[in-house]
Amino acid sequence: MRPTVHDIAEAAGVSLATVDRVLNRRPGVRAETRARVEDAIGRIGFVRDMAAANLAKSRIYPLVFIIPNGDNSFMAGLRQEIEEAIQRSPLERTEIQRIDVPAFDARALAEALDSLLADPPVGVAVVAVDAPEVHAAIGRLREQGTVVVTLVSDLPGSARDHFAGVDNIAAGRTAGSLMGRFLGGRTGSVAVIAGSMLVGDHRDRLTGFSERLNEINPTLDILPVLESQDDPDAVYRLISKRLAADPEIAGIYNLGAGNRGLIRALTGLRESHGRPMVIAHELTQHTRHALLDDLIDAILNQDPGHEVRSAIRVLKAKADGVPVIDAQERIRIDIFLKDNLS
Amino acid sequence: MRPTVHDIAEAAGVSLATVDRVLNRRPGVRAETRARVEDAIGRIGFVRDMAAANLAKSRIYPLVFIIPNGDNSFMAGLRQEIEEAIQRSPLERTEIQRIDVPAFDARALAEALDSLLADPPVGVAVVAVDAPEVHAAIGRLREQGTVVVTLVSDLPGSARDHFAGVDNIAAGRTAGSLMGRFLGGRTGSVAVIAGSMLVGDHRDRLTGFSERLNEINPTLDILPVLESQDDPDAVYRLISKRLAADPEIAGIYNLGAGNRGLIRALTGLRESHGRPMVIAHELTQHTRHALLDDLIDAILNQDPGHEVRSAIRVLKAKADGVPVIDAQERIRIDIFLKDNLS
DNA sequence: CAGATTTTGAGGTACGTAAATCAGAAATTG
DNA sequence: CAATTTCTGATTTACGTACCTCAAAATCTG
Repeated sequence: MRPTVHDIAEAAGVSLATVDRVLNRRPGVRAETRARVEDAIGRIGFVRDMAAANLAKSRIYPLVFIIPNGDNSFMAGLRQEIEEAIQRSPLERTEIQRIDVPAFDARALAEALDSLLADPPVGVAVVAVDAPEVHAAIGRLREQGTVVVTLVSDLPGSARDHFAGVDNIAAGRTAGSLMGRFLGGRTGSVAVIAGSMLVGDHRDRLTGFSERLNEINPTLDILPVLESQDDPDAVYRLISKRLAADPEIAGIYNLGAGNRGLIRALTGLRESHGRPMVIAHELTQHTRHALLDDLIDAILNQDPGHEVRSAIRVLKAKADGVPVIDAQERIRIDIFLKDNLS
Repeated sequence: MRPTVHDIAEAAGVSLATVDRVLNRRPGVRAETRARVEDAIGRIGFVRDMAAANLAKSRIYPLVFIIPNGDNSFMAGLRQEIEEAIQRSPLERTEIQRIDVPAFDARALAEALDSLLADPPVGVAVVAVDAPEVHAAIGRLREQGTVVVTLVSDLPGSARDHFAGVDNIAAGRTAGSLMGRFLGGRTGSVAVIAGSMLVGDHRDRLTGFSERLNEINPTLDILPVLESQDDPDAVYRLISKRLAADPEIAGIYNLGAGNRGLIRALTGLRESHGRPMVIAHELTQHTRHALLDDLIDAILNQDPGHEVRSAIRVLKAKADGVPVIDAQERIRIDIFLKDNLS
């Protein structure tokens, strides 16, 4: 049988109350006694039964997720995962609230963050927008004692406790690697579409992509970035125009959202002549079909389910002052071809 | 506040004892009363607090993992993950025992399985070897009421309850896809190394690889499979010989273990002329370095940590008669390039 | 060394569920 | 309708931890 608090008490020759004081960092224990108890804990290998502890505490963790309300599939997937986490709430002793804010709107986001100050939750997960007012709002929450993690989109240099998302420079490099290798020694130009160059993630992806592609095949010509605001229709217009201007385009990399527009543009192309190599981000029902239909060659993905669950784990751990196992919380960059669609 | 058993009792107008009888499928409840209680459960949205339930039951799940004792890095990684699960045991109410058996030895494996019959654990996870005696031994365990999941290597057609591993045909197809695309329109021959064609997984990978590579580039010539018994030295010898015989070889696919031998053979090659395209399985410290050193182009991976944790979840769930969420337990085929090493 | 203060002990209740006992009510049987 | 069987209620204990109170002991102060 695994040791309990009673065993600690016996091993240390103290009472249960003292053990409890030590375990829960309550005052009123001499340093010497504390050491004796801690020694006993180590000796008999006691591990607190979190289930029982949570039961006794009937602790719940009020958490808030703030995400942009754009209608792109990735955010829809993220929203879905948050909803599922809300369903699981009673089992995980969390109480999760989801707040939607307009996309790319730093002001609205900062206001949403500040609205939490009145009744601050234990933790907040937020899809960050890179702006001073957001920095400041996060700082205010942190000062209140609220744990803040950025989700999907980071805010380096801010007071956030953790980032639950991928390394976007590495993601860009991975895309560049695939593009370079898939195109082999071919020459020609490569089109790149982003949501907005004002978003840190998108800048990072572009940086990584350009660097890596240039390493592998310097003869490829990376065209100036097209900005879509993550709007499928804009993606469609921009890509169609580009393809019309240069039908011999060798590759397309969409590092932002709006893949539906990309797919639409490619579908039209298909019948006429061979299509360019296409790499995009985020596995959704649309990109999944496009992969299977040979309209897209590779999809880079970050699993929103992992991100949400990781964010929750980290928020709870940091709230309890428990260390986070970084390796476990690292979000991977998944590569999907039509053959390994999970 | 979330509803408790007391709330069910009140809502259904019955006593706590009756609710308990219904919840835990104990006899002595009229169908009509049972229905009333179940209706109330649904109506008020009761979800059993598993933490409290386990606490009350003080249930522990005795589990056994049986794995081959080969010294290749993948199995070492698997062993490591099992050890970590053993460390976590007290927290997860499991009691895990690890049994090592000689690799590729059906007789020894069957004996190990049969040895459990005396004091059968709740669940067994086993890296299967495809042989009639293993089928039979698994059947006997199942009849005893023990849950059996195959790990890494499946035994289709046997009585196992679940398989915690990847779809190896899809893994082979993914490798074929990458090889075909990375080689572009090039012609030449592709060498394939396997551990043993007697192992189902390896046969599956070869099937998928050949199919897919042939679809993409039929001019590539897939050479007859080399069998290494997953021994690094054998891999080194076989590959070196093959490379000496045909220095113009376009690609190498190692679908088995023994990557250390492959890497050694490639290191020698490096200085002389360009090396072939290389794809292998399982991310280990060796293959990781080889990726970073540009000795290997892509690694397909199955995460042993995921497999072990999934196996434990499934064993516990099946032991409790709780349904398993298949989507959650699907083990992905990860693709790693040097750029997305997690 | 008296008095104040800090430290420790003993014991209880609570969390939500499981599991048991025993008595009483209802339904079924002959 | 009495005897039996089946079903249901009321109550209790237990799981391991948290947290509270009150009293007793030890230590520190001047």
